[in-house]
Amino acid sequence: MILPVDFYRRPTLAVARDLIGKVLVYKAKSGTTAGAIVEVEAYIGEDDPACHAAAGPTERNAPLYGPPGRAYVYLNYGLHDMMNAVTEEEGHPAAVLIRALEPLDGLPLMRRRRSKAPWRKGKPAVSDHEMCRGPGNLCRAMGITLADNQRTLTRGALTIQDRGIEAGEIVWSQRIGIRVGTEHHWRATVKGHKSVSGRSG
DNA sequence: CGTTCGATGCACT
DNA sequence: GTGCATCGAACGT
Repeated sequence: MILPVDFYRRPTLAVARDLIGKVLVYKAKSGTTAGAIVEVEAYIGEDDPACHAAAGPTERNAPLYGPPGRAYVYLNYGLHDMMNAVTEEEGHPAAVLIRALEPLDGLPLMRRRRSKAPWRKGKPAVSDHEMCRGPGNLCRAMGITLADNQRTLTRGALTIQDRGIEAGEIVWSQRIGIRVGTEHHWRATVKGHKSVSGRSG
């Protein structure tokens, strides 16, 4: 079952928690890939210094101010695409960053895409649990790019679905990889999962 | 085990 | 011109 727009039109922390165990599905021309979400981070409002809306509306962060249930994809460090699911009411900038998946469908296609990264030339094949570990890696494995920015997640090629997967034990901790706003414990992970990013898993 | 650092593109000031 | 919501290798314990 594809998650409806009302799933996203709720407080962002509730959406973040409930996205754990849901399945991100991308139906590309080259094939379908899917993975269960095991790590997310919430970015909430202009008062959150780590949120892209912290300095007010701009051209780049416009999707954050738009309707819930859409993708906000942006390029970071000039190398990595990052995918968020927009939450809350229109006009309230907030989103959930998808940080890691447990790969379920289309692993050969994921592996092919990961191997195409220039810095992986001549490197061994990517293992299953490293495939979608980290926000940049999962976008590359799934084929998610800037072209998918603002795409509706409730229908079409890119959706998030409920397949009745048990979420596992959820742990809240500090968001990682940011220089401000680290005081908030807005990162939700599946405890002990091998695909969770960061040190020591 | 830990820390440091280069690659790389673009929005923002 | 500056600074990233990263990745992975290199090098030091």
